[in-house]
Amino acid sequence: MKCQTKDFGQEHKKEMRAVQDSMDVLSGKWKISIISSICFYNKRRFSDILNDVAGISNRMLSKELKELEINKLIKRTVLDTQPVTVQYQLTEHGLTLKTIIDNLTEWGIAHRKKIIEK
Amino acid sequence: MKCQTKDFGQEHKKEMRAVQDSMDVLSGKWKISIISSICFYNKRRFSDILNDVAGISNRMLSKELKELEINKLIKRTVLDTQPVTVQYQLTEHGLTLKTIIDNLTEWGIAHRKKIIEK
DNA sequence: CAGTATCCAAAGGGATACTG
DNA sequence: CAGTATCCCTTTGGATACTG
Repeated sequence: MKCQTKDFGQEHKKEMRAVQDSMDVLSGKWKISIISSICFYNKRRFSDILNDVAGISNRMLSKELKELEINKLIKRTVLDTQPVTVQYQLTEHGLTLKTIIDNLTEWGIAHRKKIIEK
Repeated sequence: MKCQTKDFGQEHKKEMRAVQDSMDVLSGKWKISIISSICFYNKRRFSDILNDVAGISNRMLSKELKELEINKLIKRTVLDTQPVTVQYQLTEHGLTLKTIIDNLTEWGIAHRKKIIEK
């Protein structure tokens, strides 16, 4: 089931479909970063995420959060404060992305080193 | 350094930057799938990748392969056959994405189950 | 604070045809 | 086979202003 195993083509087709299923939900310029922000802080408000994710606009953040909620990766809680604050958290299902986030964090650090050294 | 640790904000900012560094190179509708195709088969030709990645056009594949090559994740080899064939492989640096690909494969399978069961 | 609405520019990306 | 070129529609997304 791992990368670079040498079996018949059928197994690889399943793997390709699996990766593409993941990307259907996660692809896009912002989604992984948004999930990471919520994941790192555990709970996070709209304006906080807006600050964490470099370059995103409120319009895009709003759209992406909605999609992530539809896909059951995050849950949205309106807090009864004045003015209203809204808290985003990963669902149990969303939390299963933790390993991937951590790997992407490590890889990002390594990649930056690689780019700088050249 | 892990997700959900509770330290001061500075550490999380570094993590956010690292994730975003990764996404600068990997985001887009096709990149991860292309890398996966090459990774699963170790060596892969243009037309093979075109077949593996559901829905991609030759125009897009060409563009994305170029970017991945610029970012030193894949290398391109022209084979002296008639007609010409071209082989793509992951570079050493590209191979460090293996863990992430494998995780995305597993997650994709789990995610599909999750979606179907509801 | 947490969004939504509108307008508009730029990038993405499909279809088709063509080349070495 | 492995791309490139062109045309043109679609999606993305910034700027700005507004609402409960």
